[in-house]
Amino acid sequence: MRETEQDKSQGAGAAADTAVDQLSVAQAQAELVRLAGALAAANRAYHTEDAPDISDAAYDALKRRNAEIEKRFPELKRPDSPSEQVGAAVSDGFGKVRHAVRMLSLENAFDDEEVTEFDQRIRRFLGLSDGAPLGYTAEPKIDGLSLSLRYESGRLVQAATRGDGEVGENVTANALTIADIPQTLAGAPEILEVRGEVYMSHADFAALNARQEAAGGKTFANPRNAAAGSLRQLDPEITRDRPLRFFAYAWGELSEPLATAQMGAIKRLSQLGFQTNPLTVRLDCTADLIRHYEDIEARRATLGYDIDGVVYKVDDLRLQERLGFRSTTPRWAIAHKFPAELAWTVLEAIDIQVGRTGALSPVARLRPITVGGVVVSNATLHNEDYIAGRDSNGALIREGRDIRVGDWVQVYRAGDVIPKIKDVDFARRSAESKPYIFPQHCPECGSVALREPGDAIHRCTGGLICPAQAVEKLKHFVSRGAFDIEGLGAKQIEMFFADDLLPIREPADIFTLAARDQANLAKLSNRDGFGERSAKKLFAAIEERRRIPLSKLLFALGIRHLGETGSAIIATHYETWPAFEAAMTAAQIGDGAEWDDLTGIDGVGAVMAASLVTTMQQEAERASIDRLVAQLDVQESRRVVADDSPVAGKTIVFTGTLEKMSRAEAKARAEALGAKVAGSVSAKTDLVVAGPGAGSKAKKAVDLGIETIDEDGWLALIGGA
DNA sequence: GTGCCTCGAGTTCC
DNA sequence: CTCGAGGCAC
Repeated sequence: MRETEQDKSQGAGAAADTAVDQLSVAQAQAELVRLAGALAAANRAYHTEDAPDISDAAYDALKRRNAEIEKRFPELKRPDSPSEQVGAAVSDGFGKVRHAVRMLSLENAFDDEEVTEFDQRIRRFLGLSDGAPLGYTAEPKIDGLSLSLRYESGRLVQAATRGDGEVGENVTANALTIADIPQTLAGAPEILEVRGEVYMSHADFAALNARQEAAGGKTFANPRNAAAGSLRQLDPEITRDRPLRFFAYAWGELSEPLATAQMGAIKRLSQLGFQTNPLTVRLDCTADLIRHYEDIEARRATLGYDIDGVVYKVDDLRLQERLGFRSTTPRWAIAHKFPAELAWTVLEAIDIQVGRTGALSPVARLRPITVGGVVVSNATLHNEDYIAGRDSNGALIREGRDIRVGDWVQVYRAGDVIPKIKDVDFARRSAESKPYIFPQHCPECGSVALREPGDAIHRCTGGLICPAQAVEKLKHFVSRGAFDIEGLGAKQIEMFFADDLLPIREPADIFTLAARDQANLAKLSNRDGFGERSAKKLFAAIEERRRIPLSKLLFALGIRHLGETGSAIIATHYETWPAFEAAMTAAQIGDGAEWDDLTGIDGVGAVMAASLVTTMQQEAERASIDRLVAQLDVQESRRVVADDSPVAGKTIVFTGTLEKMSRAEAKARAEALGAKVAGSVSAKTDLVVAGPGAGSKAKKAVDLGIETIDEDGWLALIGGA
């Protein structure tokens, strides 16, 4: 398994165009290395910068070649094979599928008032009066897992889980074993993606658990987990044995429309052979929606399967189209959720955690209890006011009921996920209990913990000297979206931070690790949990990240108010580290050319600007950053200003809501293509890009006879550039 | 000034 | 996932 650098480059170069069945083992191996690198780079560009640097077709070609080589030389398949990992947080074992149309989530409503607001927001957006007719569909929200089924020429060709909405897991083989899912369709559109929910009925769940128990296998906590576990079996024959069902309720890519209304589309899906939920109805006003919700809630226990609310959708598909999407949810649908399950338990202690920005977060340690099918032992307490029973405005939310250690507290899972405390049983409180006193000092470093006026959060003022902040900052530094160093996650950071012989105390230390290991007798490769291989691998992974785009470096620094998006905006503005660094060094907060330049950037306000300048001018912090940058090869984020693009030299105005990119991003793209972006329409405007909800500006453009296009038209226009 | 809409930060469990 | 708050359009 030895290979020299020379073998590698020769192999890869010579092999790239060779037919797979003609490849030598060495060539195949070298090419797998090359493909893994290329695919990983493409994934990173696609996922974290939203700027794919190769076309989808080229990407697919790379993937296909990788798969072919792996198929012919299975013994060469790398543990980090790109065929098994695209994106992150998606488990191994299934191929990955990029959804042709993103699978979105739904906005939630927790009471009647929020449903009324939803209706009014839609009317406002569409310019409809309160009395104008506006129909909705209402259907139970099945508590299972969503699945997208792709049919081509009436044949099921692919089934994919939701994943992160963009990339899901390919579970086609398993979907083919589910009786409710037709394998062929008659009279369907050429391309049809049907979306719906895989679930398990109560009766089937009970029988399955009984069977599992009898066989000595593990039982499932609830039908949802059972459905999820069953669909994600590596062996489809196991899935076949599991009683899974499917309700269709939506669609993705279509070659032709299914109907003109949501209700009609559901009927069409039913006619094509899908199960659709019989409790789906069309209603004409919010009062009827709420009545239907109450009716379904009353029948909830008798349905025979779990539901967690009712989904309302605007019925008219043309209106759905006009309403469009926000970044992660459609404007035309909402999930009216049932009240969360509640459980009482004892609060045994309140601990304080210190975050990377120094925020002190109180955490409730609870006597473990099952809530909504999961055992909960921790819950966030947010801040001092929350413990005292006040909301962010200082208004009392649990009158006279502050939260104390030893109290019986009522726990629920917000959004069915995050455990929270809703209430305190005042009657069961012991006479000796005392109100919780929020610490005035950081529990980790002892520095004063300040709560700024108007702020809800205490922050440790220790900065770099606080070990908790330093560790959290380092964890952020190596996280996904930042340096993302393989083999150096949160756990390893904890270990290296505590290490005396080969410590990592600040980011720069990561990049001197290999050199220090060389000079040190206490080699990493002799440690527990580390062998020669893993140590070498870690050093190689670190080495790989010395070259880093400016945007990622900025994000990795963990400067307050500067997240992924802000970092990308700043990076494309200054383009290089020296330019950024010089501007930050010269800037004065609230004044001067550098300050005006910084705050003039679209998406950068005074708060973010001040945070940047303060950090870059703070002596200790700056020294640490300089030590880091000295170790790196920071790549510039140059704007490629094209002078031959279709919009070069033109003045463009964006109005209304942009759905496929943020405003700041659209502006940056336009400017990169040589266009000037203005805020208002005038005779000098050449082009107006109007999204849904566009008002006076779009009208003015029409009056002035200025060319107006929608977002898709805009993307088509710049797509070729 | 107000009212969205996004983004950032912090959080839990499997 | 949620909350708060920054930033921008109106």
